[in-house]
Amino acid sequence: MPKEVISSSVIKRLPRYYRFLGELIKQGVTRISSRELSEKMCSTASQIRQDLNCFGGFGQQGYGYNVLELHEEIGKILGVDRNYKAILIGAGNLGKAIALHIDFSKRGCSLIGIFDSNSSIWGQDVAGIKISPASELDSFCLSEKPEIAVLCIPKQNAQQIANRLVNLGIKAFWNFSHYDLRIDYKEIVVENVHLGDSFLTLTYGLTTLINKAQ
Amino acid sequence: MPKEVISSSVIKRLPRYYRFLGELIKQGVTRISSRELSEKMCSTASQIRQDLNCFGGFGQQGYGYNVLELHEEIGKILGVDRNYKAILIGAGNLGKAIALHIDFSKRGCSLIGIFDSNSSIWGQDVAGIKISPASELDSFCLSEKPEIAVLCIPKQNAQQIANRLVNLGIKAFWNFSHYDLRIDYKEIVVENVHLGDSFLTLTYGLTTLINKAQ
DNA sequence: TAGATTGTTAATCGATTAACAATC
DNA sequence: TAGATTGTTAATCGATTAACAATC
Repeated sequence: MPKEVISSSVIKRLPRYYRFLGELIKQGVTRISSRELSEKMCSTASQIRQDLNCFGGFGQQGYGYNVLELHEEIGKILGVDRNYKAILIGAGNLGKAIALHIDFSKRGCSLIGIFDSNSSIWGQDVAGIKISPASELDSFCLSEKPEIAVLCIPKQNAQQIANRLVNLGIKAFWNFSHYDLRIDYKEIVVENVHLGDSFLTLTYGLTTLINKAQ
Repeated sequence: MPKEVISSSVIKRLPRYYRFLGELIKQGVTRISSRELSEKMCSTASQIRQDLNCFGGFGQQGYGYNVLELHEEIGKILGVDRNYKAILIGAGNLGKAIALHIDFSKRGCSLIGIFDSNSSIWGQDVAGIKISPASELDSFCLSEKPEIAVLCIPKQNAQQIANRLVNLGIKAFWNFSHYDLRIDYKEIVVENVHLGDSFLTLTYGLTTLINKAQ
């Protein structure tokens, strides 16, 4: 009985299920019960069954889950069988690293363009793509119609560029700028990544640890 | 009435408060009420007051919060007034980008060493630090005593290197390898960053959007 | 069939929101 | 003092866990 709206708690766990199931496939595991999977993932069997049943009954009573089948089903839910087109804006250190480090093709997406306003790096090759002037964004988007934009730009420019990209048809933003992107247009998806915040979560833990030890 | 243990929901919001308060300081704002702050952050006044009161009463009835003071208090809680020492393991694209992109000094930390097993990049300068052979890790840690390790290494090596680092006195891991680090030793803090998972959360949203539109 | 394990409902737990007395 | 806004308790909401009938 698939639900209408899925809570973000569940959604954030899906990629992790997908990752672990991928590992199990590599290891040659063909079936797994929710209990076994929960032990590997430091989760609970109940939670896994609840999560999966948001999308449908992928298991079989008395047997468990077929690993290959479940992996594929979750992949479909996440959209890795799509062929989205992504562009990357801002080819500084982080932008280049993302372009080279993330295997977009494994995740239902092709990176088809990289843009920067800094003329000194135009033409440079990153992940097989030449860095283009930001001024070419409009014509590129109008002809290639990418759905996803990866933003690796300074926070001052983020909101302005994002608004421009929405008008060019971008539907999803993976935002690495140190700015909480807010899109007032509906029907736009935003994933803000704050690496600095993540680091501070770590130092909080460390600080707490040290305070406790004293 | 500060609490003993703070829920991770609260902790994960602290860096965001810290960031927004930093922005307010830049803008010259000296005081703010929980209601005003909640509007800027797309949060609720109740949640902000609850969160802050986990750590103490930083506000004043009838007045609100002193922005500078609150920023500093949250900074202390997060540990930005400390002087932690961090090392980075794995100076590939992502490792280099993290070294260059994250302002560790703003976050109570100095990056003091970069290590890689690839001899062809030894001696290269990244963020003012020369890349050292991974074989020098032991002697370096024993003399410099860093507390934090940033792992930008392939997943196959992650667990092994992490265990080694724990024995060398590392207390906190910022882990970018595509692997869920599990430390069996107690009193070790781990922050796993899964950029691939974050991207899949985005494609989930996009896929749902497109399915709905049809 | 008997055993195992799911799908699903019910119970519990925790987090968020609302309300208000305390107080600046 | 009166108005504003906190700190904190109570109410609500949602997420997780437990339990178990359904069923492979």
